[in-house]
Amino acid sequence: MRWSQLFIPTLRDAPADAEAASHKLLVRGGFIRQLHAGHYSLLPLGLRVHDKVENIVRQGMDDIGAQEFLLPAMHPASIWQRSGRWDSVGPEMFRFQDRKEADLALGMTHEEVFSEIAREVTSYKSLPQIWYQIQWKFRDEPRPKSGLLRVREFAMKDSYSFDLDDAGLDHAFEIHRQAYIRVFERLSLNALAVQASSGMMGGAGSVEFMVPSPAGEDDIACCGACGYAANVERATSTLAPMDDGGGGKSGELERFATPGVRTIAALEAVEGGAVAHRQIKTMVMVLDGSMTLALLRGDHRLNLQKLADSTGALEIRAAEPAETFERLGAHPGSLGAVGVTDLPVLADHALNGRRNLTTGANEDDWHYRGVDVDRDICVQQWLDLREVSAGEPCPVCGHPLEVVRCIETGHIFKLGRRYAEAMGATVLDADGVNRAITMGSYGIGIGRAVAAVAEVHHDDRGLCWPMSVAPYEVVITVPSMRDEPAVALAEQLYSELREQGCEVLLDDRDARAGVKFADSELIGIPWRITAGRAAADGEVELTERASGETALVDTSAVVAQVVTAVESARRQD
RNA sequence: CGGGACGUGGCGCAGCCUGGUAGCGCACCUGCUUUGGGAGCAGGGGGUCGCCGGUUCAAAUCCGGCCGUCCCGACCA
Repeated sequence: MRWSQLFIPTLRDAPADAEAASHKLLVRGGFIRQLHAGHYSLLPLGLRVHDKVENIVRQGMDDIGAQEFLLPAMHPASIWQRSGRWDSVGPEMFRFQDRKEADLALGMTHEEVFSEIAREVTSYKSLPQIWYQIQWKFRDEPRPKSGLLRVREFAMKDSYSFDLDDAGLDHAFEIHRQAYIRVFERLSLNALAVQASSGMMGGAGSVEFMVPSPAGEDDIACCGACGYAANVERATSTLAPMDDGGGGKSGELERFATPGVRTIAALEAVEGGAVAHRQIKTMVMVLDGSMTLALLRGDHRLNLQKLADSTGALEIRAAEPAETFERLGAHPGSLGAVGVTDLPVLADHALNGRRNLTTGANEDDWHYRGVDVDRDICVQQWLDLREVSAGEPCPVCGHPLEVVRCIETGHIFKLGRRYAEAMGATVLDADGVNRAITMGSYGIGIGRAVAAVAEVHHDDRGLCWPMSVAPYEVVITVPSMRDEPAVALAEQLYSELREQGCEVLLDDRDARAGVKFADSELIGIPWRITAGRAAADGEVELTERASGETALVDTSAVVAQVVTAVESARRQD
């Protein structure tokens, strides 16, 4: 294409409120424009990248024998009511009514609709099946942010596997896992497959694909020695045993005055206090409307997703200080579970068997010491509630864990039979017995993957697209449109490269050289041919965007060289 | 939803405190010069100052309400 005829509105300045590199550069490069919060228009350049990502994902699915569908984006409430999710997913689903006042929703995922179709699969002989689509999802995110990274309307590849038994599901899950690894490799994304929480999808297990980036919103814990990796919502670590003193015997429970002490740190510092790991942290949480105490070691942090997963609670919030005071008689900073029997008490495993600890006494300015957890606290359930921290030993091999900020670009779930049972998707097995199909569901966010590539592949001049997703493979820059031999040469190279199947952009704008160079670097085309002052001598410059390396190449050889570079990048795909 | 910030041509901003003709840079149009790293000069076009209401002779500016956007926290591909 000729740049002079394209709509590529590049900007010298990024929008003031953009923070993430991908957000700034995709806007500056003329790839996207915001319509409103969480909704972006894809401009021609942006759509080309988006299409390329889509096609790589599509090939990944086709390679494992998946079949492409296209389902409605708008759903009747009835199918969501049948699965039970009309009530359970909450305000994240866009809901509205049609003129007949029938309830409708915009699809945020498609387990229900695919299960509905799967009711027509009636024999085990038709299994397994893998079905997918690439289609728009709508989620009323509480907080859209960072350009394409977190939006309310986005293209997602979602696939669904249907199997007779768990072994079949395990296989479908595994081939998806491998397909995803391959897809992210082709996108030049270093995605780590990590154990994850299943969240609203439910089910037996899930793996997330995480691209390390400071623009991400998730933390994963990973081990450099054995490869253990898990979202901090799931990750565990091995803790050293604690010596609680007293020769293994419990001391007396003793109440003592702690005027003004409101934090773990303050209690560490005060006379007669205790180091953080000898304290009990008491978190007052409201789980689906009912107040609950969550207990952790003083130096540990509560992970809310762990609390949600282990209790099945849908809505979790911290209690307001006023509510806390009303129920427990003290404000945060003086709370404890000693003697509490009228509220559920959940405790983290790290407190199991501990003695001689210090905790709040449920009266402002008073604490207890000598607390023996087994003796003094009525623990209803022992759970894994704490979030791991960097440096703690890997639960598998003991090597210190790293915590890495990541972008979640894919997530795969073993759903089991829940949806098939709810939707009535059953088959007859070899014995003529009706059995619910077992399902998996698998997602990749296309726009988020585009943003993730931009996050990982850019420099201070702009984007550096990998060949596999670049909007064009080569740009031919003519520094001066008055240089007739150069223009003629550029035109010739342009048509030759197109004949060779390259996606070429010819910068034929009547603009200054500096503008053209800066724009070509901003939009990140992998190779640039500069047809300029050396044209008269039969030479052009060939510049690789990512490395910045430039070579003078004979005019007669440049097409072959570029074609080779493009094809070799395509092959590595 | 809780906390913070902001809303002025396409983008980036000033003006607001102390009310009185809406301004700057980039971008855009015309002309001349320039021509391999975001050119110079001259001329020009474009703004309901987020919306509604109030105070006032007079509101971008002061007051109230609403809407929107962004950032930090609780959610997800």
